[in-house]
Amino acid sequence: MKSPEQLVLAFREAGLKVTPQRQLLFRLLHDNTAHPTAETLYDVASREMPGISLRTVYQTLTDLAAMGELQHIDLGGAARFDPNIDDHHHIVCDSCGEVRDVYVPNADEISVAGLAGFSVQSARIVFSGRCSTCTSASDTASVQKK
Amino acid sequence: MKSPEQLVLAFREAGLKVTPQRQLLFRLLHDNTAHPTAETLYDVASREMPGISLRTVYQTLTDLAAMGELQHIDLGGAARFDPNIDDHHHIVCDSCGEVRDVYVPNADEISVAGLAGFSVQSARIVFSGRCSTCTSASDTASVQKK
DNA sequence: TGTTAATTCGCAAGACTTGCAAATTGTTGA
DNA sequence: TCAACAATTTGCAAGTCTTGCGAATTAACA
Repeated sequence: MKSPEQLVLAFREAGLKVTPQRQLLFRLLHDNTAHPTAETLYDVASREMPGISLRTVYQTLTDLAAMGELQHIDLGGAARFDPNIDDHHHIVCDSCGEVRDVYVPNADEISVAGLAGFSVQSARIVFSGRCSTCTSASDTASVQKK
Repeated sequence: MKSPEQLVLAFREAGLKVTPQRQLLFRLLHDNTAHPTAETLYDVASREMPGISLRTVYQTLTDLAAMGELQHIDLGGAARFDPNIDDHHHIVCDSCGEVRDVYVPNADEISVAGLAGFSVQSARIVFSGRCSTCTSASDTASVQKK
């Protein structure tokens, strides 16, 4: 995703207004690797700007995604948003729900059987497993479910 | 998925009742490669058994999935159910929404970068593309969106 | 500074799924 | 075959996540 400053320009260039709410979200998303949900962003944004509405968060997220600056990720449950728009994939911790970006070399070369007539355009891979925190935690204590 | 007859036995063995509703669903799901949603199954089932409730369809689908006889697939939107419980993946037609099973040899050997400390347990791959029908259809006419 | 179109915001509503409770029914053992 | 009991079916309410809508507000540009 572009930097907050670049996004300001990009939005104006696209005929979109640059509001304080949007600028705040630009900042909150910048370098954000947490794969937040709209609700999560709303909570964080609210601390800095009480009164901002969840509706606006959704709106801006949608705008950013439409501009290709943000990736909309569906892993079941609430949608997550990823400012990393490189060609990458995700791994989800079965235990705590953490999501991390992973890179799969030659993902577009994965061989497939069973698609007579189907032309493949892209692939989305979601790995499941245990993050390091949960792996060590499960040795000693119980782990919370997402 | 087991055959309807085998499912009858499996359900009783698990202490679950074999009702007409369930038997109907067993049949509707058997060899079903359409990846239906609960709603779709409900519609079809309703023709044969007016009065069956959507709630019961969800219930039975959940039971079957819990027994490992059915795969619950989340591709965004309504959940889809797949009686094919082999280790396989899916491809979705961007145009008509059709879902087809695909097999990915050595899917568990896909190399991944960026998961320090994360232990991978499984991978779910969803391909996107165009089915043969939509590919040829787009030559002549417009195509409907899902 | 005024004009105008875009945005914000709150609420309603839509899509999908699950919880709940009352009535019903499959199953088992006598 | 029948009674007893637990599982199931149903309809409805409610929950989660997201979007539509309209009135009031505001950024952007001349």
